[in-house]
Amino acid sequence: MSGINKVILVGHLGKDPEVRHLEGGVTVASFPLATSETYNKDGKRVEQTEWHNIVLWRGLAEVASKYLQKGKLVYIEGKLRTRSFEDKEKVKKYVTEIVAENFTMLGRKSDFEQGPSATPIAAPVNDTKIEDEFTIGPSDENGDLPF
Amino acid sequence: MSGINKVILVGHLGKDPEVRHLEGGVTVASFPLATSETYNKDGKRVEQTEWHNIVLWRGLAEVASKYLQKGKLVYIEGKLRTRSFEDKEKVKKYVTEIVAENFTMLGRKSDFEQGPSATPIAAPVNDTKIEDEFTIGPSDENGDLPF
Amino acid sequence: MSGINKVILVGHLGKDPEVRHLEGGVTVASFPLATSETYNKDGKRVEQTEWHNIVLWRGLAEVASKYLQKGKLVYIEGKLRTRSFEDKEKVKKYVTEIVAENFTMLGRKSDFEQGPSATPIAAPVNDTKIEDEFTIGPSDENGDLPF
Amino acid sequence: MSGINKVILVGHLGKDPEVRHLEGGVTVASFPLATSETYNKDGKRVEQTEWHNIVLWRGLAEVASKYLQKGKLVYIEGKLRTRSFEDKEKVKKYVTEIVAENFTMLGRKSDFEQGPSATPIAAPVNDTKIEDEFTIGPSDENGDLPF
DNA sequence: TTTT
DNA sequence: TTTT
Repeated sequence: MSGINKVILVGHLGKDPEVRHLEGGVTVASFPLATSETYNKDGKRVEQTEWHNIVLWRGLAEVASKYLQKGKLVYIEGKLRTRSFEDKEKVKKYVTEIVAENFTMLGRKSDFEQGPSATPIAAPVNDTKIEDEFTIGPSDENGDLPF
Repeated sequence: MSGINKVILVGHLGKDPEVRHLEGGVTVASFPLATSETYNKDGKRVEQTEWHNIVLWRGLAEVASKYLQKGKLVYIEGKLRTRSFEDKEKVKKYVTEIVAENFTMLGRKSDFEQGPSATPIAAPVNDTKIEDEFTIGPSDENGDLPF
Repeated sequence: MSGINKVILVGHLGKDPEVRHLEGGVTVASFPLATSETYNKDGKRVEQTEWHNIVLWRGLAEVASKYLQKGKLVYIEGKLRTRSFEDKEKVKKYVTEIVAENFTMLGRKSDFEQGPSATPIAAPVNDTKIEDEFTIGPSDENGDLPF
Repeated sequence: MSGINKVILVGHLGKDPEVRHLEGGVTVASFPLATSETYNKDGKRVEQTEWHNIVLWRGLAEVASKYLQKGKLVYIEGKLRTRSFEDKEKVKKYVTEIVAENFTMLGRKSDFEQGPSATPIAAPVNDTKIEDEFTIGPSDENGDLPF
């Protein structure tokens, strides 16, 4: 009871979001996010990258699929969730994901433009902080998504 | 580069911290932490508990082993780290942990007392917010800990 | 553009929430919250308390007025906002507040019970994490509240 | 006792850091930071900017004065502190500041370069997440700084 | 006083 | 698999 489960990340997308439409019309998006830190080891600069599995549901998934692409810098707030699933060999495995609750695009204006011609996108997304206003029930979340 | 990887948890310890002393005198402590949330599903109150693997290093591990016990309510701040290891059957597995950077004990005064006689512990720990002032190198962190 | 303004507090209410109903039916609640930290100064334990002005709007204000009382331990998430106002002598003053976005009650079960007889309250509030699902426009927030 | 007082900001510096050296060799730096959010009001895009007073002590102040400049995008973590001081007319006033505990520079590579010729700076600061490893006593913090 |  |  009465717990807090909060994750705050700033990092770059490793891939474009992968969007899936579940039965019932529910949209799910997911992508890997890299957060790197650098430190000194014996006088040499070492970079260590951590990869996070980001999952977004419903309205947030729709917006993410529209505005987030591989390489973009993004602030993500969400919660940790560890799921079990069976792999192809029927072995039970666990994966820990960050279920996003909102996100904000960071970075330069050029980062909010798309394509080779750098044409500004139609919608104003410069401050895409989207609150996930949908109630996310476990029935949705526990679906056997083959991520 | 330039990423943020931050986790904030408030929850109860599922077990007493398990302390290990690595070669080189490095101390590591770990314990499971539960964060629960309740929500309404079809008019019924449902509680969903998430379990987190908490890992603490060096000085922070020492303090944790001293003051944290099963059942205690604690605020933990740290970062996500996913590690791979081989299980007994030599199968490669992954586990995501929260490497604690500091913690604060929450809850009632009685929670800061130990044992059946409820004698106050010697040190004043009512506000144990400990900053991990040690530099945690990856050489330590990547050690093959058999958690 | 593209900023993050987030505050996370765990502390005790200094007073019961003060509730006000603005013209238009909008509810606002406010209370002082204390966060204390202790540290060693010349071998002596010193406690330093910081007081925060918490403001809650609409639905969140209603729930707060119902479940939060002086002395309760609470987790609050919100954003910083500095407001100017004129005091009785028409001097312009500034005050910085935390506009709450959600809160969770922490602490013992007995903390969720009310009154001298400690009768449990009707609604299950053990895990009152309330998302402020209302759109808070500046027209509301900039109202000249005589806090 | 046992509180949490945490602020997380991502925003742009409104001015270059102002550095001061106190008696005793303690360095303090301060600057205003803007966090903006945009929202829709009657179909029109409105931007609302919040200004924060950031204060950094000792080692963190030194690094900030070296690497942060007006306009830079930065992630800042710290705590709230409200101070009282007397203005020129001997009127007691209050100001709320964010005492930084660490920061990370965000944004493009060009943001980590200085001057009109865009020559890269000498030190590797791409991932300047600096932990304030100094113990910040209130004796320092309560100094009557004429910010 | 920043940025888009 | 990102970014610098």
